[in-house]
Parts: sequence; structure tokens; C-alpha cells
Amino acid sequence: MNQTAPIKRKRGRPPKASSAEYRDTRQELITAGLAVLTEKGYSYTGIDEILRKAGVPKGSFYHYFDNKESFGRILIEAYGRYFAGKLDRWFRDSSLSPLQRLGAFVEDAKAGMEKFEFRRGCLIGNLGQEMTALPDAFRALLQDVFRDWERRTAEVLREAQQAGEIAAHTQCDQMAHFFWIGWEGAVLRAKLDQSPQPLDQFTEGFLSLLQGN
Amino acid sequence: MNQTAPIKRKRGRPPKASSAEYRDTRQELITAGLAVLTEKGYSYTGIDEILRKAGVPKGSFYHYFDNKESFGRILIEAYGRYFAGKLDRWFRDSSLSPLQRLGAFVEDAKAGMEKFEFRRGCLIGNLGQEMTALPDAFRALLQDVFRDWERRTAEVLREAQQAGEIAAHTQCDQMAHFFWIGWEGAVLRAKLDQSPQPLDQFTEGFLSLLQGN
DNA sequence: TATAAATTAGACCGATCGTCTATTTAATGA
DNA sequence: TCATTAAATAGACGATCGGTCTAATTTATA
Repeated sequence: MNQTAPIKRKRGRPPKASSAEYRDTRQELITAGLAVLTEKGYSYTGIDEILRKAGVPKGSFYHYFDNKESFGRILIEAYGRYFAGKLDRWFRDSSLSPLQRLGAFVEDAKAGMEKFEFRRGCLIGNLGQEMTALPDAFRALLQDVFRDWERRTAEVLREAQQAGEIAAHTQCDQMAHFFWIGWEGAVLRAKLDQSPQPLDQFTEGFLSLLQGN
Repeated sequence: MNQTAPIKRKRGRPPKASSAEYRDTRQELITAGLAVLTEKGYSYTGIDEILRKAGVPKGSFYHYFDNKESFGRILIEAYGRYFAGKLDRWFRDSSLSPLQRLGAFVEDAKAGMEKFEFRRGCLIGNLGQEMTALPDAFRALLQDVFRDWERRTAEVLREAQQAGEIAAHTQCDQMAHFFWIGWEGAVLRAKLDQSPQPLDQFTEGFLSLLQGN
């Protein structure tokens, strides 16, 4: 996010000593790309805007990436991994009960949206919505990410079951699927309303569905 | 949708007799605009694409509308009205119980998505997601539409309450809000998965939340 | 019959899109 | 040490965007 040093970007092959710079430009493009695409999606976003944000000249982009589509694929995978890590961080926190872990994730996600004044949403949700305008190859990637997140969520629900927090007959896989269907809607609405309220409202409903109010 | 007659579009002032044609071009632009924007959203869609789809030359667009933003506002309002009518049609069908009316709406919406092979979603949801890339004036319009749909939905829930289909302590306004938060997520996911399954999954969860299993 | 109103035709502008070639700099191998 | 190659940036390129504008055409109106 922050430019730790005002690195001079120079033409030509970089000196080997500072080989840190080699990866830097590429990583800065990915970071800037995620920032912009979580806000505005893929189709409408121009490469120029990402380059401007990263302070990288246009020629560099096509040195590090084949084209916009390839860049998009890399962003989807990077975001999927990033978010899976975030899920794990909370879902494996044994100092909390399984349902509390779910609640802790929600609070974290809320804070994440608030931090950017609800301008940034979920990359996967954004791209899912504009799927008809996207390269076909994106569909399977986006579906894979959801499958992964749902698998992790189902796992924490099964732990809640074992801990007796939710009924034994609860169908955890289906509930995890339901969560991610509705959660993306809540993120969308939070962006529209510029408020965490939809995230809370959906979470409350989901928890009360889990516990059979 | 279908061109009922192969109307010849002519230059010059139209004859007064067929004053139907006066509104025709304007209406065809709106229809084509809705078709494209429910698929791809606002920002990435060019006016040219809408004109091509409607078979209308560019000069006509700026005769009927001030600019793209104004056109967008008109589409939001048109879609809001269109969908409110669809809601009313089902929610006021007294041959069905209140909860059955909700289910009938869901079936109708599912059929609507299937008809276009899950390429078209909800205009309001689409625009909500890309809000950061939209004219500021759109925000309030989109929120108004959701408020309107939620009001109509809360009404049918209250009727379900009176009919004893759901508990008396159910907070109908909140439940209607929950429905529309999650429903938009389900539409998004149905588009990604090209399947009605997410719509069914969300509806099943919502109904079971309502009935407090 | 002259003028005004309504509509379409399509050229045009500056900006921006994604892509590609040329240039510059440093590492490498003989 | 010097030619060659690898790594990176610079910026041109044609296509297309939203938006505007003038001209052309047709009918209504007075």
C-alpha cells in the first residue's frame, strides 16, 4: 500500500544487487490492480488507471503480463488466496468458539469495508456480476474461489456442530453455500448504502437460521 | 421485445396519423438499453451498442435523451416500475396464500433468468455493485427502488402473519430487507453458475428462517 | 406556399482503450 | 574488454469511446 521508499524507476536492466526491485514492480501492479478492481470491476477498468496508481509506465505492464486477461486471472487467484488466508486466520482461532470465529470474520470484513469507506467490495463478487462481459475462462476461476471459501466455511460449521452450538441435523455444506450466496448480496448492498448495516443484517439472519431461532 | 412490425425508420418529421411511431424509437432505445444493462451494467456499456441493438442511428439518441447519465436515470426508473408491477402481480394474487405468492414470484424470476440463459441479472443489483464508477445521482435512485421493493415485500409478509403462516413476532420490515440483500446475491451467483440453483437455495433458506424451523 | 417542428444521418473531437515496437541499461560469456 | 543477451521502460499506434454538432429530410402548420 505505502511506498516504503521513493524507488527510482529506471530504464534498462536493473543492477543485480537490488534484485528486490525486480519483483517489486510486478507486485505493485498486482496490489494496485486489486485496489481498483475491488472498486470498479474488470471491464470498465483501464490498464492506464492501474499504471497511474502504481506509478509504473505502460511499457512495463506488458513486460510482466501477457495482456489484460492474463493479469485478471492472476488477480483472481491472488485475491482468492488472500481471502482464504483471512478466513483461516479466524476460523482456526481456537480461543474462540466456532460460531464466534464466524462472527470475528464478519467483523474483520466489516472493518475492511469501512476502512475504504465502502468503496471497495469483493473482487469475486464484482467479477461474477459482470460475467457476461468477461473472458469465458474467468468463470471457472471464480467458481473455484467460491468453492474454496465455502469448503472452509462448512468446516467451521461442522466444528460448531461438534461443539453443540448448532443442531446435529444442520446441513453444513448447504449452509455454507447459503452464506456465500447471501454474503455477496450484503457486500453489494453495503457498497450502495455506504453502511455496514447490510452486513450485520445478513449475518444476524444467517445466525438465527443456523440456530433455528 | 419482438419487433411486431418491420417499421421503416424514416428521416424527417413523422406523419401525425401514426403518432405511435413517435414514442416508438424512444421506447425501443429504453428496451434495448435495459437488455444490455441487465447483462453488462452501465459503465462498460457504450451507447453505440444500444443503438446497434435497437437499429437506431446515433443522431436519434441525442434527440430523445440529454446524455448517457440522463438515459441511465430513465432506465433505473423504468426498471423499478417494471419490477414493482411484477411484484404486485404476484403479491396481490388472492388465489394464493401470502407465502405461496412469494414462492410464485421466485418462480417467475427464475423463469425470467432462465429465458436469457442467466446472462441477464437485476439492473439495480448490477448498478449497485458498480456504484463507485457511477454518477453520484444514481445512488439515491437505486436506494429508492430497493426501498420500494422492500415495502411491497414487507406487506406480503404482514399478510402471511395475519394468515398465520408465520409467527406474530416476526419483524416483517427487517425480513423484507434481509430478503432483498440476499436475493441480489443469489441473482449474482445464478449468473456466475448459469443455474437457478442459487435462487432456490436462497429462497429455501429464507422460507425456513421465516418459519423458524 | 413558406416556415417551423420533428427526426435521422453521420462526420467530428479529445480522451482513452489494449497492444506492440523501439530504446536503454546492466549482466554475461568469451 | 567487448559483443551479445536479458530486463525494463518509453511512447507510438490504430481502434473505439461518449458526446456534440451540422446538415438533410419529412411533415405539420399558418
